[in-house]
Formats: sequence, C-alpha cells, structure tokens
Amino acid sequence: MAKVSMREVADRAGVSVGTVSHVVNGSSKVAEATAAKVNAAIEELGFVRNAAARQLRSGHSSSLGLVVLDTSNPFFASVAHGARQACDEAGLALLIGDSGTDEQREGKYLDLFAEQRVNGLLVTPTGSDLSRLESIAARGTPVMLVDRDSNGYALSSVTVDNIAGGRMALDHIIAGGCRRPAFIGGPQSLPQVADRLAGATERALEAGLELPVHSTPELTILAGRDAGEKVVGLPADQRPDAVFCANDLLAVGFMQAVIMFSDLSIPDDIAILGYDDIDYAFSTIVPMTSVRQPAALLGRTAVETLLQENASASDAHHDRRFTPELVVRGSTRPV
Amino acid sequence: MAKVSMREVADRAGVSVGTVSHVVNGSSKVAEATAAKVNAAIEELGFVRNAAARQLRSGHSSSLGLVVLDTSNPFFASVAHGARQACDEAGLALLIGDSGTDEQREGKYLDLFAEQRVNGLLVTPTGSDLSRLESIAARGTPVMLVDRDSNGYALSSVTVDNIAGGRMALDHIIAGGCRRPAFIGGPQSLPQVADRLAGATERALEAGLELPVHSTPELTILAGRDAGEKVVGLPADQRPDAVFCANDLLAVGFMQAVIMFSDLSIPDDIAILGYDDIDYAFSTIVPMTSVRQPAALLGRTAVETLLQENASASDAHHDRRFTPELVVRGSTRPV
DNA sequence: CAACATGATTGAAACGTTTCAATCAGATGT
DNA sequence: ACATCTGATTGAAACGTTTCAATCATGTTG
Repeated sequence: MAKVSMREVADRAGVSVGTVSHVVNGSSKVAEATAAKVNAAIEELGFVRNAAARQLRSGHSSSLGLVVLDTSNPFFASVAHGARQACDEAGLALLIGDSGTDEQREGKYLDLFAEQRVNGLLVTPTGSDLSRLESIAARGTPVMLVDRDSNGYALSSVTVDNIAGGRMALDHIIAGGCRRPAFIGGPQSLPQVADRLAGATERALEAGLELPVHSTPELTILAGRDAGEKVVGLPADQRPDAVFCANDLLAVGFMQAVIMFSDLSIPDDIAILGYDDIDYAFSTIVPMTSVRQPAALLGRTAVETLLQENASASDAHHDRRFTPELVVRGSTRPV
Repeated sequence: MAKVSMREVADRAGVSVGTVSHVVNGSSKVAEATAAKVNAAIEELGFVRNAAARQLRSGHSSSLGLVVLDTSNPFFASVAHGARQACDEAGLALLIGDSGTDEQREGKYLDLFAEQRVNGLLVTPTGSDLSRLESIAARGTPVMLVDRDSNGYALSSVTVDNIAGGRMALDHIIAGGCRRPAFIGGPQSLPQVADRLAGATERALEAGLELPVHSTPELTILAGRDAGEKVVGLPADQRPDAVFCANDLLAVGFMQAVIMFSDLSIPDDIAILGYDDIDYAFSTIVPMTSVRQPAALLGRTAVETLLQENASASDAHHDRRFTPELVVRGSTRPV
C-alpha cells in the first residue's frame, strides 16, 4: 500500500505536516535534528510524495508533452531522444505521443496533455491547419513546432532548413561532375519532401540542369527499391548519373536495387545521396553520402527554447532554424 | 489562461459542480436539457478538466510507466510501440523512461513513476538485483518484467525464450548441412546473449559439433563488421561455414565485412543468421535469415497481462514466455 | 531585566475534482 | 387528495499537498 501521507509521517516524527513538506522540498530552514527525525520517519514508512496533490496545489506539472508523426522512424526517434535528455536535465517528465500522421490521434494526445496541464507542448503537426495549436498557445500553454515552419501562425518553431539541404545535395552532385541528376521521393504533400525538392531544383536550374522527379508513395526502403528497379531499367541515355533521395531509407533501398538489378558501379555510373544521416546510413555496402539533420539537437533545442520562452514571460515567438550538413561518403563522386 | 474550473462552468450553466462532474464523466443520469446547457458552458469557457485534481480525489492515475534499456535500439523501440498501442486502447497514458543501462537512471525513473502513482510498472531491469522492484510490487504497484526472467523474485514477467531461439538457430544451420558453426556476440553479461549462446551450444553438442565463440564488446553494426573482418581472414580450414550472430545489427555488420573483404559467397561459403528480425534485417543485400522476436507483441502483452492481474485482485504472478520464430531468407542455406 | 530580533515550527486555507447521502420536483398509484 | 416512488440535482466532505501568516522558543541587545 502506497497510502502513507505526510500526515502520518508528521505524526510519526512528532512534528507538523508543514514541517514535513519543508524538509521534503528544502523550501525553508529546518533544524538539523528535526530534519533527521522526519527523514527517519519517511524511511520507515516508505513515504513517497503524491505528484497529483503537489501539482494540484502548486498549479503546474513539471512535465512536457511531445507529439510526433511516427516514433518508429529513426529521425523522430532521435528527436525524442534529444528531447528526453533535455527534459531529464531540467527535471521534467516527458510525455510522448505518436500521432501516426492521424489528425484525430494527434488531437487525442493534445487533449490528454491539456488535462495533464503540461508545462509546454512540442508538436510536429500532421495537418496544415495550425489554428488549434495557436489557440492553445494563446490560452497560455507554450507550444513549439518541431520540424515544421510556423509560417504565419503565432507559434515558435525549431526546424532544419530543407531548402538549403536540397541545394546542398545538388551542389555536391554537380561538383562531382554529374550532369543528369534525378530526385527520388514523395509524397509531395509532406512539406519536408517538397522543400528538399524545391531547393534541389533551384540549384539544378542555376547549373542549367533539369531535375526529373521519380515519385514514391512513401519514404521506406521498399519504396526506394521499387524506384531503383525502375530507374536502372531505363536506357542508358535516359538514366540519371546521380540520384538525390528524399531520405535515407529510400536511398538504402535504391542502392540495393542498383546492386541487385544492374552492373552499374556506385558512384561512377550512378551516385546516390540520402537525407537524414540515420545510424544505418553509414553501414550500407557502399557507405552512404547523406545530408545530416541534427535530429537529437532538434529535440533538445525545442525543449530548451520552450523553457527559455516560458521563463522570460515575454510571449515573443522564436523561429530557430538549423542548417543541415553534408556528410560525404563513398556513394557519391569525390569533388 | 487554462484557469477555468468546474465551479465557473457550473455558475455559467446555472447548475451545481456535482452536476457538471456528472455530465463530464457520464457518471450519473443527467437530464438532456441540463447536459446541453452544461456542454454549452464548457464550450464557451474552454474548460478542460484537471487531471491532477481528478487523480488526487480518485486515488489512481490511469497511467503506466515503462523503463527500458535503450529506446534507440530498434527492439526496444518496437516493444515501446506495442506497449503504447495497448495503453491507448485501454485509455491509459504511457510514461517512458530510458535507463541507458544505468542503474541510477533506472532508479530515478522508478522514483518519478512512484510519485505519479502509476497504475503499474513495466521494467527491463539493468542490474541483477531485483529486490527493489520486488518491494515496490509488494507495496501494491504491479510490476511486470519485460524481456527478463523473474527467476526467484516474486514478480511477473513477459519474455521471449532465448534458449529456444539459440537452439532454433543452430537447428537451421545444421539442417542446412553446415558443420563448422560459430557464435558472434557479447557481452555475455547480458542474460539475453548468454541464453542464446547456451541454447545454441546445447544444440551444437547434440549434433556432435563445437561452437566457437567470437566475442564482441557490444551489439552494434560496427562490432559485427570488426568480427567479420577477423573471421574472413582466417585460413579456410579454420573458418566457420555458418555464423549465428547474437542480434541483427551484428549480423548486418558481419555481412558487410564478408562482402567487402572476401569473395566468399553467402550462403554457400558462409551462412549468416541474425536475431531479432528488425525492420532493416530483410533489407540487407542478401536478405537476412533471423530469429524473430515478437517485440511489439511483447510490449502489448506486458501491458495487457499487467492490467489483467490488476483487475483480478489476486496477487499471483505470471510468467508469460513467447517462443521466437525462425524467418528464413537468403543468407542461410535452404533445408 | 525588559524589549527585541532571529530562526524554527505550526495551523489552516486553498487547489479542482469525485462521490455519496440528502433533497427536490414530478409522476404514479390508491 | 394522500402517500409513494422515481429520477434529477445538490451540497459538502475528502483527497495530499503547498504556502503563508502566525506562533513559539531562544538568544541578544540596550
């Protein structure tokens, strides 16, 4: 039975509940002798303070809520990991919700977190309408968008520049001497995918090149393999000499198809470039060149920025944007 | 400001707080007209009930705590995923802690969860001394060990039979006609690794074979690659014709080494068998044969069993053990 | 020795729900 | 018209803390 309250500790130690509270929280000077007695009583009775009562009285919860699109995606797993670390350091609990890109599930988690009176909300929203989040923020719960622009809405955000990432990828491909790049990825309804493509296209045009798109239904290894199978089947004069994949899973699948279904050499006949730099990316047969997103840092920064804004009491919104970083390995031609 | 309470809703609707509570929870018949008035008031004022007060009064929290060794390990990620789904279905919140195999961090999460008065605890303990968990269970919070035997302790557990898994692996290797198997894995301080090896050794001996062990410091792709590099460097008459790797990450690394540093064909010259059957396992160049652990099911079952035990009020402990399943793909010789 | 500062301790009021016995207003049966 | 019953509503206590003004000892100062 975890039914021992401060009342009983107080009785046992021959002292008042107020005093017990003070020694538990160090909120006020307590004589050493009394503190010892109280601690002894706590030990004997196995007292653990009740978070609910504590929070009810003090009005806030010392916890943060995080809602991501898919926890089994390595990128979001890293984001969550970084966020959790930051929370641990700040002595906060982190509640994690997985929306599975379902707006309804996202809503359920927002409700749940609202009832918990979380100190703040970190969200990668599924839909494009952020008005609910905006009104939550307006009602006093700080909201931080993660990997999603606040554009227009009165919300703070922490993102990685996908347009720059796209440019970076094509930059490298072009510098390696490739003249027939292609983009593999989809669906384009994902802002992340669309932006990477936009940046890449922009850079290609500057070099006087086209950037044909091979659409995929999702961002998985299998989808990448399918795309790869099609691409290597193209006649040599239509086949790209470099592909930029919207994420690493696609790139891994694409690479497999190239190896299984063709004799093309990587990177000489065809260069492959991924995005995210997930842990498995460097462990492909031909180590993968990739645009690294600082996923864990994203999560950590989201938490830290939110806490800062919370503390500063000014309700200004910040948009923190990271720049991705190209990690060159063997799957693309050296410059 | 989320500072609107039932009191204000009640005033607004011209009704008592009790009634508001009833309509919010459906705990008692309320006339349709009154309910409508109350709901209108709730809507207008933007009332969200306060979980802390609710829990304080009702005494329990409708949440579960999960502490795993490492959330970035795909196996535990799946376990967590399964657990979360089961919790969602039961209307429970799932708090996740990541101990990072650090006993102190594990303890911190146990403290935190105790303060939250979670309805139950799912733990993959780091150390071998489970007495703390035992006393938590004795104090009334149901505890479920995940992927860890309860042996001796008065605790429930949900596990996958690692000894059977080890036997299964060797069974398949032997049936494929291999006569010189080897085990790749470590550290042996992990019960999971030790048990897999034990089962495999047992089966090998039955077939009159030895099972040499190539120890690895950890269960990662890189460690597997290092091991593979050494193994393919052995003279042909000492080289194994089949390796059983303690998990898939090792197996993936091992396969890479074989392909990069030798001309051996997989599976004819050397068969490779992994463990876990993580999502990335089937997407290796030569698709990986692996011993599948029902990770998500493990998490789900842990939650469900815990809830059942909770409901049944009898404090009997159950040990639920799953049997793993061999998934045969191209990296081993067909039978 | 009185007055006072200092530090430790106490008591009681809140926090926002749930819950349950008690009340109330109608409807039903006699 | 009276008693009875039913279903809807209410009021107030309780949950376990925190917090703050008030009290209580002690030692210090004029």
